[in-house]
Amino acid sequence: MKLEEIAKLSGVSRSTVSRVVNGDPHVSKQARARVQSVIEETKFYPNAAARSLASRRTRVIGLLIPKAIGSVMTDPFFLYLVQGAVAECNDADYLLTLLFDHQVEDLDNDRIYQRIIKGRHVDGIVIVSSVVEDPMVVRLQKDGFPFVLVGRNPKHDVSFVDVDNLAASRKAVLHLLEHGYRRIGTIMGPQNLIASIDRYAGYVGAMQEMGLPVDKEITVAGDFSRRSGYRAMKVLLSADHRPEAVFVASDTMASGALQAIRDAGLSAPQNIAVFGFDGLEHEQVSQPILSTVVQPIGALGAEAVQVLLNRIESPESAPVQRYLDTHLRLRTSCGCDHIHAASIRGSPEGGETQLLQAT
Amino acid sequence: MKLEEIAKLSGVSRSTVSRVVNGDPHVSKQARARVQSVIEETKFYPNAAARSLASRRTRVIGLLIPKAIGSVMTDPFFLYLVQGAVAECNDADYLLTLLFDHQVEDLDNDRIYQRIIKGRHVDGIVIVSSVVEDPMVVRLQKDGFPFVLVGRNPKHDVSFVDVDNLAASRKAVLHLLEHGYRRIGTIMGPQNLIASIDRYAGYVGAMQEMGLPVDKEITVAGDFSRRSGYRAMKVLLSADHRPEAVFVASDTMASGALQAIRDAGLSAPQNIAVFGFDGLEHEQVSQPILSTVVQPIGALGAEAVQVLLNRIESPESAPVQRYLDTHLRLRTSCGCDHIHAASIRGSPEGGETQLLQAT
DNA sequence: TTGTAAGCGTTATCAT
DNA sequence: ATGATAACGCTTACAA
Repeated sequence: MKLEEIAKLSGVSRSTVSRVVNGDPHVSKQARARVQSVIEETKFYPNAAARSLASRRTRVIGLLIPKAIGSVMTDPFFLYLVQGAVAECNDADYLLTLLFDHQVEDLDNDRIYQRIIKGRHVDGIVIVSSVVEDPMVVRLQKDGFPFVLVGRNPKHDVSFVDVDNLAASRKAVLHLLEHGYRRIGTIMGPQNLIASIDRYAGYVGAMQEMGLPVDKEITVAGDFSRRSGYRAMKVLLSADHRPEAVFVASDTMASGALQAIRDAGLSAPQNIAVFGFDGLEHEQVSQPILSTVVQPIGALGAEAVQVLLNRIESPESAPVQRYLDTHLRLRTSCGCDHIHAASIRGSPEGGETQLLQAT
Repeated sequence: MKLEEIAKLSGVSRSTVSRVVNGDPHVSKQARARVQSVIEETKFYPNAAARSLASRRTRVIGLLIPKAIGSVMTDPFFLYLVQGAVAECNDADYLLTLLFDHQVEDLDNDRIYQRIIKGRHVDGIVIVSSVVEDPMVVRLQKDGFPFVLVGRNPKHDVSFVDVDNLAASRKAVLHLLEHGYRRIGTIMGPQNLIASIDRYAGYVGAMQEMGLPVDKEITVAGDFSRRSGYRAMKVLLSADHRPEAVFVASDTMASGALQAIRDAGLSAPQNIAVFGFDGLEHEQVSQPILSTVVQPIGALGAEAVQVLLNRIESPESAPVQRYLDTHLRLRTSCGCDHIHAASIRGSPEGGETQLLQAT
């Protein structure tokens, strides 16, 4: 079934059918009605390839997962991000296709790149989790291909959406400091990710503002996996002088960290307080409930798509850089007695706002 | 840059260039060499839309994640499956695009379906985790569109790749029985998934073979999430007569279950043995190490793609149904002293083979 | 082995 | 508002 036949059946020209299909307003009520009913009956649907060829638009965008963060893909963070992006795509009548930077060798990477980008399989791409040095970014920019990063990239003047990781982390650590903890350690994310670097900088900033030392002995890097959080916490617990509190760069790692604490026969926050980052509510499995920096993950995905769609419309426009808000969710793992705080203020989230403003 | 220009630059016709690009052997050495060098220089890459339009092939296949198992997407199982599928696609020079059954309403679902399938965005699709009643399956079959399921579907005569969930689960439970446990409970997966049903059937089968009762009080359903495993185990632990061992339908749920055991001040396998399903090695975080049914997840993804590609070649061929092997990985959570067993036999996996054959 | 020419199913540009 | 008609960039008989 093709346009031509629909045209014949409804007694109009191909062009008119095309107009109806594409929602062009310059069609008479009658013509539109007739064409639409024929389309319904015949269950016609326009051929994507022909459309793309003629319009030079695929209406497909890619979501690129750098293989550098392969392990991260099991992080629920990723799922929420994808879901946000997909929802936004649906609204815009775009398709979202997941691209894996399968980069076995550079050559292979190249083949994929050529195929997808040069072959015009997609109109633009969203790159998840920008790393410090990303050859893909350089290349896309050189080729003038529309793209947007989830996560800022200070080295290039490109479009991105992000949260202020530094400020958010600083607030989280300041909160721990308000609790009276002085010896605070941190479990960082992979050091090639800008988000990790920023979160660490926020931690360092808060400590220094209070005139406290940053002790390398209680600074450990993980890779955002639960296992790495577990191992990192083991290291921290065996430090000569164990930290009173730990700021962890992701909830998933914090989950592993909490388990390490339990396994050591200790408990949070009594023996050691823990603060996470992400705000993955559904993944909470048991006590203590994790206090964490909440970032709007789904919204990040959706915004990234929006920005990308704009860039596709006007490729020459200046890069867009957008920051979304975060807030602290104070529960039990940092030492806050959430139930208590909530009952005082009448709303479960009340305490958090107060404290947030105080920092 | 298009075919035409390459043709001009290398002094041949468009057809010859096309032949070179597509690896057609009917091209002289010289012509091929010349064309290839021009392609290199100009960094030409054929336009995907034009190609699809002319060849009626997109060289893209879709991987459909039913929204019914949305939560499952954070399960590492899923990542490994996707990775296997992507690798296979790369080899075949196909692209893999992730499709989300965003089905807010049926209408919406329909729009996506039309767009992707009827619009010929993909040549075929792999459907992950078949559910008992899947309207998508019925529809694809009716439309004669190539597809393959990951997970058997007894209600329709369709192509699929799977493991023998029933037999594998039966073996796992028989192993628990060999340990001497008699009161064995189970944490099932979602009951609309065929894999869950089969695994439960395997559990029931093993129990009945030994003349043991299946007590509903120690049979709890989860949803494959870690949290659900945690909650399910809490229920089991509070049963009037607590089980001595539990067969859990996924490693991720088993991880939650182990945590529930620890939180209750108990430990596995001393107070209660646990057996998982999947074989997610990298996700192991602490003691006890989970004993589990290992299924070749990546291979399932790769096989599914292979089968699909065959069906795309010959759509009229009879459905292909392929089963991959599983085996038990015996560690500490079921009561096996793995270290000991390994040192006796000289290889870490030795004990497992022995025991597997014994069952 | 190579070239010619006819599509592939749309969109887009003009007239009308 | 509608309809011809020319692209869009490639594949694929068929002819040579």
